[in-house]
Amino acid sequence: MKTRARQDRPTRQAQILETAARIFCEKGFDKASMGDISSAMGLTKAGVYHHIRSKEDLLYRIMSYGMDLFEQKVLNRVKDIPDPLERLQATLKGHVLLITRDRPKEITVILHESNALKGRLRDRIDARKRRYVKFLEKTCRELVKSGRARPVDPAVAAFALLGMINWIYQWYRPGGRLSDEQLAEGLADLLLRGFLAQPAGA
Amino acid sequence: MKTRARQDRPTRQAQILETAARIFCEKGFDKASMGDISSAMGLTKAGVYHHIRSKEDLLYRIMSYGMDLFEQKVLNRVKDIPDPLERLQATLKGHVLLITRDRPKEITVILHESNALKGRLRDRIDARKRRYVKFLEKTCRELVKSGRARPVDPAVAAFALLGMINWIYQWYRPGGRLSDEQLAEGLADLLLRGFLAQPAGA
DNA sequence: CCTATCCTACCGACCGGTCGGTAGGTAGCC
DNA sequence: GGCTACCTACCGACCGGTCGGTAGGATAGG
Repeated sequence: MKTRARQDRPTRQAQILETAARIFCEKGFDKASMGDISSAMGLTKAGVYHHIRSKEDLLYRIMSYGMDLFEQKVLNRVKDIPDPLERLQATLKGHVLLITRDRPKEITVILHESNALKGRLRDRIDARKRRYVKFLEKTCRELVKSGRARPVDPAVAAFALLGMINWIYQWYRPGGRLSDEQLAEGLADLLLRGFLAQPAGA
Repeated sequence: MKTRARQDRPTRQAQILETAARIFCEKGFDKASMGDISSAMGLTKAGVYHHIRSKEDLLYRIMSYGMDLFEQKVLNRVKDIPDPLERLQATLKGHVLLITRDRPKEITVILHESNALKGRLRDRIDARKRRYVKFLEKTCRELVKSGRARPVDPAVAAFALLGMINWIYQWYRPGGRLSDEQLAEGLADLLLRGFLAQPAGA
């Protein structure tokens, strides 16, 4: 029956996706072998290849799932907020908390192995990334136009924000001195209000 | 004579370092083979191995040279500036311009292949990176203490700055709409004064 | 209830190819 | 003669991927 097949097969597929994401994340795509993945699941290499097409296709599907996660948990929840300032704040906070709290291995893979994919598969991931950049730039532009932000170049603001966030996984460790909330608030505060004190006499 | 050896050998050594840095940068450390490097120089693999100890040692020396470059062209020129605000601004501008103008391949390798090194060699690179982070944190702390900056966590400020800068090479292309000067100024302005307009009545 | 048929999931063995690295020889300069 | 700089030829390990085969469960006919 179809319902049976939909209960069994996707389970194995999801297991492979999850295990591979973990191992790609730990060792890097190139250094991780298909043997590493199969033996981590208690299967043989051929057993894994029964479920997937190729190592590259496996990587693509991990990244694609990572983009699904991001869009579902961040982008789709904020993209229709009408006020650009509220929208920017919600995006920043949602994105930071996704990285610090959920820590999806798939997103780390996206950030670290973006060059491992070639051709069409890479184009498809890149297009989804670019969609997010355009969204950020549009939001920044609206915010400037509304007069509530200084005339900062929207591309510079968008990439500054992206850089801050995409760097987090390189240094932030949960359970440290900073909580994820503090980090999200701190970064939003820094980006929006800046580091310097307002000159008192202005 | 030693002076001879220091004139001839380092030349070949430097050629290898430079070629390897370029190829590691283009293809990534794992995907770049020693054969790629040797044939790019018109040598055989064994010819290259006459000059170096191992592929990993080669990577270490590239990264080490990248850190030399950074420290010589940025850190050492700003570390003794007494005023913390001037020091931070000079650091930010110097670091950004090093990335956008000089674009040293060795620095890209440092950012992209930091996990490829293991053990002692990795520790040595990490220690030099950490020295820079500590310098940034100290500068931020002094700036807060001087009263000219709002009480932002120095670690958050330091990593936000690092993230913004280390992300640049992923998207910035010289000759585009933004000049390197504009980018350096824009990022410094954004970090220090923030995105939002000052509320007029405050 | 039994048997023949089919299918999914999987395994052991193997392939062509590439990798980092090396042993041993040679050509030319001091 | 000795040293540096290189080359030819090669090694063992490992890679991504495939192939023939099979255990075991579902299905259908009798």
